[in-house]
This record gives sequence, structure tokens and C-alpha cells, in this order.
Amino acid sequence: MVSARASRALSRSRQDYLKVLHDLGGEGPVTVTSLARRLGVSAPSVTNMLARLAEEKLVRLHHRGAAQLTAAGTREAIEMVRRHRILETFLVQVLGLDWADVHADAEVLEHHVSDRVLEAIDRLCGHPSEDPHGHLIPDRDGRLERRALVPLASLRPGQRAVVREIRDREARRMARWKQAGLVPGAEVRMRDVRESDGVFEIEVGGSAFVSAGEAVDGVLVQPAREGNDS
Amino acid sequence: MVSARASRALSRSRQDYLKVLHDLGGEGPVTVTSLARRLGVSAPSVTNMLARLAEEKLVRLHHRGAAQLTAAGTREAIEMVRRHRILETFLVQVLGLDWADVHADAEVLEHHVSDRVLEAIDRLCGHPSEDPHGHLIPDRDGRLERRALVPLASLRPGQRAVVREIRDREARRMARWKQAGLVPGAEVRMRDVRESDGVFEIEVGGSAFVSAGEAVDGVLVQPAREGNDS
DNA sequence: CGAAGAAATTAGCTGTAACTAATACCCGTG
DNA sequence: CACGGGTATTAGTTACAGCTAATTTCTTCG
Repeated sequence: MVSARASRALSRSRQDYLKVLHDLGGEGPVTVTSLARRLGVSAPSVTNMLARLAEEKLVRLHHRGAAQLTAAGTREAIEMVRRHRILETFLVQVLGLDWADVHADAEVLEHHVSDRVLEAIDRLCGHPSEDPHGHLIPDRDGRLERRALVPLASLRPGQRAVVREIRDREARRMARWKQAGLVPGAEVRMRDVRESDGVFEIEVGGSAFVSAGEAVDGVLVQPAREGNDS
Repeated sequence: MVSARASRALSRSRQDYLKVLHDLGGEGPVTVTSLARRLGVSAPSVTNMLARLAEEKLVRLHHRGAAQLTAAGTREAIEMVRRHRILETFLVQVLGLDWADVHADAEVLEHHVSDRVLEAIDRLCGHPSEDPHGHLIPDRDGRLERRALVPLASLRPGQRAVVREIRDREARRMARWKQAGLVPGAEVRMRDVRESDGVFEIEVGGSAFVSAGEAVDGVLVQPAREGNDS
């Protein structure tokens, strides 16, 4: 019974690798190149670090660079997600910073806030279950409810839904969505899909919002139960 | 008018050196050895880093290792002091952490909190002018009122005073002082000084507190104006 | 004055985590 | 089956910031 609470000793780099691995990989393995791209480092750097992480039993290495988190690695990664989301919530709710703009700060702080401070912040925020972008916050044991969301762009014409999550890391686009009312909790209705030019006409809070398809990538919605596409 | 706000680019180490230099040096120069001791690094490391800091015009090097902050270095150091004290205030006032125990967390965070977040925290705390230990907080331009305080142990028998500052970095002793009521704002009276064994008998909040001399090093008081040693 | 001892510096290493350039490996296509 | 292109790896560097051991430089005291 040595218990998981021992670490907080991983270097910042390691924590970042694990977090990206988790977020890119879900369960399956991830390639060197995709990691390199997401982390903004060169491929050899990744090969290198993965070897170290494998030695430390945080990732499992498959053939041709495919890397996969071990249980320990996953635990560590989820802990980082938890920290990130609690901190974002704090930055918005308590410090009053802008929703669309807190990612970078949380990204730094998640590596440096002590457990003590994190718990105090969590308490202060009322143990939130979602961050300001609608992402669920894992509990202290890394548990996370699942929920079935779909991309906004996948709605059929006439279908209604509620916005649930906005992917962060892209302050620019997020600010635009926020402007248009695409925020967690907003009710939307897909008015029209123009397959020809890949443009969507979406109704949000009564007014229309027209957008190119990939411009609303990252807005995840929960479709209304069927039948009421009035 | 390029304005001072450019940096926030100094490495954590550099920031630490400058801070210690400031706090150890006041105005005058500081030796390699004292820096090494305070920073917990070896003397050669200090020589080395001082050379770099000198190159970057943050310190001026005199003979035999004596180092002195330049104006730029001082500005940077005071900025760190400001950050540290605002963060301590926040940790205590907002997060409800223990007074005697926030130094370490502030020490880490001061290097990683962005200007934006710092300003938001400062606002949230109501732009405090003192931290929880009674230290004055420099304003955004590094200005700091001066005030004349003396060590508690320097009071003459019968003299009254108000506790103004408790030096942090020594959680253990601070907790004991707090226990005894030696906190900023507390009124004290020196009952007796027993030169023979270097022991002080101090009255704080009505009850007595007996202490060896150096055990109250770090408690700074503002003596009451003379004459009322009733 | 000269030697002892303290203080500072030089020299040479270590570990972390990046980088570029060169090379090796695989896979699908012709 | 060989080859070209993409992917991964190896080799060799770099910067930072620390370290120990050895040496130099002051200062002080006998």
C-alpha cells in the first residue's frame, strides 16, 4: 500500500508529454510525429523522451514509435487534466478573466501549483464538475463520467441541441464563438446544411449564425431527443 | 519610452538570485558565500551565475566577488518581492491557508504567475498594502514606503510596542510566535530583560511570554512613543 | 614579512531536454 | 522486387544550471 500520492516529481516536460499522449491517444497508441506536432518539438526529441518515459513505466512502446500510456501514465495525465480544468474554472470564476483566454495561464500553473493550493482552489470554486468550456473535471481519483456528445457540424437540418463543450486552445476562434452565443448551455438548431459549399446555417438564441464547417469544429453538442424539430 | 514592461523573460534561477541579492544586500554589495548559503547552491555556481547576471547588466561586480544590483536588477528584484507578497496575501486571505505556512507556495508561484493573473489577484485582494506577515507590498512601480521598526528583543524593560512584521521563511518558529500571539498588530510590552541568561519576558495580550533572545529574531515592532511604561 | 586560512575562481563534469543532419526502416506502387 | 516517400532513430551539439576538486588570491596574524 505505497499509495499513488508519491510523485509530483515529474518534470514539466514529462507532464506535458503525458497529457498530450492522453488527449491525443484516448486509449490507443500515438505516433511520434503527431506528438511532435502537438508539443511543438522535433521528432527526435519525442523519440528520446518516449524512451525515458518507457523506462519509467509511464508509457508502453510499440513498434514504429507507437506509444501508449500505462496505467501509471494515465493516472498522471488525468491528474494534469484535473489540475488544468480546476485552474481554468478558478481563473474565470474567481479572478474574472476571460473565458476564451485562460488556457495559456492554466497551462503554466497546472505544473506549479501544489496539491495543497489546488485543493484550496477547488474548494473555493465549490468543487466544480465542469470547467468554463464545459469540460468535465475528473474527481480526485481520476474518475470521469462519460457523456455522448457530437460535433455541432454533424447535426441534421432542423435538429435541435444544447452546446456542451467548447474545445479550448484556440483563443481566436473561441472568442468568435462566444460572440455568436455558442457557449456551454446555449440552445441551438441547425437550420440548413449547404453540402455544396460546406457551409452551415445555425440558429442560436433566436438569431442566425452562418459558418464554414471546420470553423465550428470543437463545438460539441448534446442533441435534443428526437421529434421536435419545429 | 520603451517602458520597463518587457522582460518576464528571466529564468527562475536569475529571479531567485536577484531576489536574494536584494534582500541580503539592501543597497550595499553581497559576498559570494552569503549568496551561496542563502540559495543553497555551491560557491562556484554563484560565481558563475553572477558573471552571467553582470553580462546582462543586472548586477555590478566589485572586487572579490562583491556583487551589487544595478537599477535594472533592483527593479526586477522588487517586482519579485511584490509578486511574492501579493501571492502570500492571496493564499491566506482568499484560499484560507495558514499564515505561517504559505511561504513555500508563494516562492514557487511568484515565478510562474503571469502579469495578468497577478493583477487580477491583486485586485481580488483589494490592492493590499501589507502581506499577512506585515511586510509592505511595493506598488506597481516598485515604490515602497519606509518605516522605522526595531527588533522585539531591542526593547527596554517596560517599553511598549506594536508588532508590525514577522519575517517568514521559518515556518516552525513562526507557528510558535503565532501561538503566543505575536502577530502583526499585537500590542506587546517588554517586562524584563535578563541580561545574564539572554532571556526576555514579554507581555503580549495580557499574558506573559518568555523567550530566549534569538528565538524572537525576526519579530519587528514599532515602539510606542515614549513615556507610558505604566 | 611570510605563512595560514578563508574566500573566490578555474577547470572539468553531470543531467535535462532541446536541436540538426544523417541514416535506417517500412510500406505501397509500379 | 526494387524504389521512393514518409516515419522513426541515431549521432552529435547546444544551453542552462548545477556540481566537485584544484587552484589562486586576499587578508590577517604571528
